[in-house]
Amino acid sequence: MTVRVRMAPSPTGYLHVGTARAALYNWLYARHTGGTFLVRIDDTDLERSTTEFEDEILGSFRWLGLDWDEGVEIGGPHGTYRQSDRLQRYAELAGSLVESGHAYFDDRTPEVLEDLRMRARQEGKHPGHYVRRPESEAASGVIRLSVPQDSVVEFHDIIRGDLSFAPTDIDDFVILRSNGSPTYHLASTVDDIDYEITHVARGEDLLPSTPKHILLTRALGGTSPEYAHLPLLFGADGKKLSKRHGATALSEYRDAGFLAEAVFNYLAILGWSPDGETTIFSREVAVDRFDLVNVSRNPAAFDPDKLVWMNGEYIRAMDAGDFVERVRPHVETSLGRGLSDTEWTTFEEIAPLVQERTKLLPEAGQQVVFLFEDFDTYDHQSWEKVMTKEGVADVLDAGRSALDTLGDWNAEAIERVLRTVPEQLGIGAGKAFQPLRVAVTGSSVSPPLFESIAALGRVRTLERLDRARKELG
RNA sequence: GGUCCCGUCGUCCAGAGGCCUAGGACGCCGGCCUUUCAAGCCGGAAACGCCGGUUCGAAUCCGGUCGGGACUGCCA
Repeated sequence: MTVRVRMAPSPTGYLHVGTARAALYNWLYARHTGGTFLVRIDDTDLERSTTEFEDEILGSFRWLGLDWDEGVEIGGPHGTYRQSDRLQRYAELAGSLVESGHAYFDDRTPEVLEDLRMRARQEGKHPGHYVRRPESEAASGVIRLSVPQDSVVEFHDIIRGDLSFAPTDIDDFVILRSNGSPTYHLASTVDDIDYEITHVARGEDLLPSTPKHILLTRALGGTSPEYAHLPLLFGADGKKLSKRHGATALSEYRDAGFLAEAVFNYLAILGWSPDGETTIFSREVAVDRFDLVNVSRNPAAFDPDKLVWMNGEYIRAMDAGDFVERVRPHVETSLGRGLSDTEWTTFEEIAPLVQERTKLLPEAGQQVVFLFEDFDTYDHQSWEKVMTKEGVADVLDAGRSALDTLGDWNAEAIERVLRTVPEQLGIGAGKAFQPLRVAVTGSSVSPPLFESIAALGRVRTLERLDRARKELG
């Protein structure tokens, strides 16, 4: 049997990282088994679904490198399809379920139903207890599945093992709304049958719905796929991952300067690992080793710190050419303009030193702007910490005169003459270099000093030394 | 409340009866390196929720208990 999985996002919002991880696991499973990975758009909530969100979600999948397979009896854009294009199919099947006695019309109002649920609760019964068995046979309203009460629903979950649900705990759920549109349960189940989905890997929040889908599948005469319920994602505080914990949209991570490879790796490690030792691994290794049975049963806390660390690992592993290309837009954003050819060359030269200390792409841009533009003000904290000390003026003077007459303007030569400053003044190296750093770069945190000065050029360096000297008074 | 799921360092993952005085990673602490910040290197603190049972032997199996979570919609 060839594996066929699907990811079915609802275009009612951006792509949530939890959904992204579920998509990733489906993709990994498909690629690992040589199966097929489909994307379908679950837009049965006509009110809230938009094509903008649909584009955003598909764009995020692409960014993560989750390519989906096309041409599998589906015709929508990008090889995906929308459930909203199949409304008639769902309505017809709901109708046939009524005819075959598996479902029935229910025209009671939501208020009436709410009363019935409350009554059941008060009597300690399942909330759906009185909802079942409608009093009328009116041919309008919603259609509910008539849940057979005679047998326990049992199934094997790939991740959680054998599970069973008592029929008395499954209410007669709505499959077709009064406006004729299908609910998630119907549309999803019908599509999984129609598209011959073999494995459904989805969030654990849908575990309680699974017996409903199995019952529906039976009523429709189909074969149920195998299920794998993935652990949920939580924030650092153990609560469900939400806006409170920071970014929850995958696109926000892309925009913040995370690399797709790092996010891919991090999402993969959140609930699974290739072994007990490996944390950083390639897409290929993940595909090679991944299996749903090895996915953790525990909910996982999303740890932004670890993601940032991992991103730094990936940035350092990039080759220099890639790095400068990827950082260029961020430099230009920080600068507010494009880079000239000579500036680009300067940037390329110093980039390797910046790369080592970059965890997020935009940081790299901020680290080098001092090379291309005079800063308006010094970093306040840096100034207070470094420039208000005794002897700073002497350091600047000594540094200036050492540099002023220097012949070869390169990092080695600059280091050689600048090393004489602390000797001359009888102070430690740090005491000498920090003031020079603040004067030249505007901050006490910067790329290495000598290389920075070399990249800045003589004229600008001397200008900045003079400027700082003036500021000191 | 009911049904179901889950329970190893603060966090993620490893461990599928003896290899566990529980391993790796992030974070944290200390040190080295050092012109800053990073990176790198070395070292450290840090966990099997609890109680019973099975067994020669349990983190691993069973029961209970406690704790956390999901679901309980004409949302998915």
